[in-house]
Amino acid sequence: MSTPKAAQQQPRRADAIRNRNLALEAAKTLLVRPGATLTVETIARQAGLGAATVVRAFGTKDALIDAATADLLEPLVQRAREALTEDDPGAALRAFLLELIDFQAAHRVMSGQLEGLQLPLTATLRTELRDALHAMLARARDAGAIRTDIHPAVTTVLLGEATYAIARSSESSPELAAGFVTVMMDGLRPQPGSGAQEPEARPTV
Amino acid sequence: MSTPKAAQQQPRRADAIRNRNLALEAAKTLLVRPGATLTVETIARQAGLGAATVVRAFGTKDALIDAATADLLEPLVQRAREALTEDDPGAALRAFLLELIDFQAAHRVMSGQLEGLQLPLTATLRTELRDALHAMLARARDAGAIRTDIHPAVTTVLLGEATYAIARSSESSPELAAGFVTVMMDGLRPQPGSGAQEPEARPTV
DNA sequence: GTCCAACCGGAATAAGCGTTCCAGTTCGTT
DNA sequence: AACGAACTGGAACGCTTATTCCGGTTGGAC
Repeated sequence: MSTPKAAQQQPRRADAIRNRNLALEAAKTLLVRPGATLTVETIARQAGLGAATVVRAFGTKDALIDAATADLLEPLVQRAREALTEDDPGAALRAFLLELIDFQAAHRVMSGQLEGLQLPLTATLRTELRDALHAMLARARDAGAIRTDIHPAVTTVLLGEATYAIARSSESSPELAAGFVTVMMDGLRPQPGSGAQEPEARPTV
Repeated sequence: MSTPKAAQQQPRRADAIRNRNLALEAAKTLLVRPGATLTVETIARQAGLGAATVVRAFGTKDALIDAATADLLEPLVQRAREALTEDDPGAALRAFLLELIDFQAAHRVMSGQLEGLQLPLTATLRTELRDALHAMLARARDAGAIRTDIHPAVTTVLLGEATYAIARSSESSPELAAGFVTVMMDGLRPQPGSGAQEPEARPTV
C-alpha cells in the first residue's frame, strides 16, 4: 500500500553513509563529464566501490541519477531565489540569465542519456527553477523593464528552454551567451513603435 | 580499402525495394510519434515485416534511422533554400523561423533517443540547414533588417538552437511560436539607442 | 574483546536489443 | 512451367547492463 520500493531509508552504518556519498559524488562527476558513459559499472569504478554497493545505496540506478542531478541543480535554484530579492528586476533578470547559461554550459548535465528517465527530485527542482524564472519575469514586467504585449508564457519558456539550448550549443562561449542575452533583453524591452499593447502577437490563450 | 560495410547497394528485387520503403516509412512514423520506443523490433512490427528484413534493407539500424531522419528533414531544407530567394530578406527570415518552429513541433524528430548515434546523412542535412539559415541572416543583415553589433554566430546559433528548444517545449503552441519570433526579431532589429556598433557585446572572436 | 546484524563486492541472473543464421519462400528469367 | 538466385522471418547468438545472490567482512553496541 505504501511506497512499494521505498527509496531506502537513510542507511544506518557509518560506512554505508560514506559509500552513499562516494557514489553520489561519482555520479555527479560523470554527469558533468561530456563524453562519459553513465553505467552503474562506470559510476562504481569512479567511486571506487562495487556495482552492487552503488545500486544498493539508492535502491535503483535511476534514483541515484536523480539524486545526483538534483544535487547539481540545487545551487542554481538557490541563485534563482536570490535573484528574486535583488533591487533592479531588469538587471537581476539579465544577470541571472547569464548565470543560467554559464551554469548549463559548465555542467552539461542531462546529456540526453537520461532522457526518458523517471527523476522526481530533479523534476521538482526544474519546476522550482521555472517558477522562480516566471516570478523574475513578472517582477521585471511590473517594473516596466519588459514589454507587456507578449504572453507571459512566451518569455518563461523562451528563456528557460532557449538558454538551455544556447548553453548546449557546440560553439558555446561567453561572447555567445552575452550576445544572446543582449538580443533577448532588447527583444523583451517595451518596443518604441507601440504603446503598452501591440497587435503583432495576440495572447489569445 | 573502400567502404568496409557499404550501406548496401540498391536492392534488386521488387519485393526488397517495397520492403525497404515500408521499413523507411515505419521508422519515420515512429520517429515522429512522441513516446515511441525506437527498436528494430518495433519498427519491424510497424512495417509488418520481420526484424531481420528491416535491418538487412539498410545494413544497420543506425543507417535506417539516419535515412528516415534525413527523409523527414529534407523538405525543411528545401524550404530554407526557397526562403533565400524571396524578395524581402527580413520578412523571409521571419516567415522561415515560424515554419521552422512549426516543423519541429509537428515532427518531434530526434527525440533524444538518437543522441550519440552516427547519422551521416542527417548530419549533412543539418549542416545545409544551418548554412541556409546563416545565409538568410547575412542577407537580412545586408538589407539593414538586422543589427550589426552582434557577432553573426550569435544569431545563427540563437535561431538554430533556440527554435529547436522552443518547438520541443511541452507547451509549444502557435501563439508561443509567434511570440517567440516577435521577441527575437525585435531583439535582432537595429537598436535605436546605438549607431551601427554598440559596445555592449564585443565580437572578440 | 565478542558477537551479530549490517554491509560489501565479485559473480550469477535476467532482460533488452542489434545482428546473424538458415531453412523455407518468392521473384523473375528462360 | 521450371529453376536458381534473391529474399524473408523466426530463432539463435552475443553483447551490454541493471539487479540480485551470497559467502565473506566490518562497524558498533555490549
